[in-house]
Amino acid sequence: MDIVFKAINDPTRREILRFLTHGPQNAGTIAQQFNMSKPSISHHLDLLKQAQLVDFSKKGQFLVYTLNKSGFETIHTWFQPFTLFFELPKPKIRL
Amino acid sequence: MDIVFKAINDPTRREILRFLTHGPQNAGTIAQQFNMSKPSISHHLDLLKQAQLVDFSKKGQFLVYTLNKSGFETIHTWFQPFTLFFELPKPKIRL
DNA sequence: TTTATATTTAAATATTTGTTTAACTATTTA
DNA sequence: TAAATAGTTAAACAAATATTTAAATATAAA
Repeated sequence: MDIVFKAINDPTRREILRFLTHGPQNAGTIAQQFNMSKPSISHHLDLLKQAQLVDFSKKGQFLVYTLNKSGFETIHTWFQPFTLFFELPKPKIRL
Repeated sequence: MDIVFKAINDPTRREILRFLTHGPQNAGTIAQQFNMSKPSISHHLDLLKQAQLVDFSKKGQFLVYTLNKSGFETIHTWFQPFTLFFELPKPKIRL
C-alpha cells in the first residue's frame, strides 16, 4: 500500500499516469514528453509498475506501458472512508 | 497540489487522518495513539495542515484538530479522470 | 555478423524527509 | 506569582529520493 502513495507523490509520475489515459505508450514516447533523461523516466516507470499503477508488455524492441487498474483500486479503497465522511461525490470506479 | 500528495505519502499521517474520522481530537490525544515523540506528531500535523487535509482551532490550552474537506477535494479532483478511464469499454482487438 | 535502436541497470551525488532531544510559548492551576 | 500542562519550534542527523552519466542487455536492421 505504501508504495502506491509513494508512487503518486512525484509530479513526473503523476504526469506519466495522466499521459497514459490517452492510451498505451512506449517508454521512449513517454520519455519524450519530459525534459529529463531516459534512465530517470525508466526509474519512474519502474516505481509505477511496483505500485501496480502501470503495466507493460514487450512488443519487439519496445516496452508498451498501460495503466493498471489494481493500483487505482488501492487508492480508491483508501479514499472511500473520507468520501463517506464528507459525502463527496463517489468516484465511479467499478470494482 | 504537490503538498497534498506529499502529506498522504507518510503512513503515520494517513493514520492520523483515519483517526480524525472519529471526530475532532486534541494534539495530545492524537500523539498518544503513536509510539513517537510529540514533536514528530506536531510536525506531521503541520504538514497535514499545509495540505489543508486538517484544520485546527484553539480551545484554551488545547489545539483541536479536525479533517478539512479542501485537501480531500484536491485528491478527488486528481483521481476523477482515472475513474472515467476505467469506465470506458474494454480496448478492442487490433485489426 | 556488425551496427543501430530501445530501454534498463548501476554508481554516484545532492536534496528532501522523518525522527529525536532541547528549548520555547501560551495557558491553566495552586 | 510560581509551577504544571499542552503544544510548537529549532537544531542535528540518518535514511530515503530523484537525478545524472556511463555501462549493460536485448532486439532489429544492414
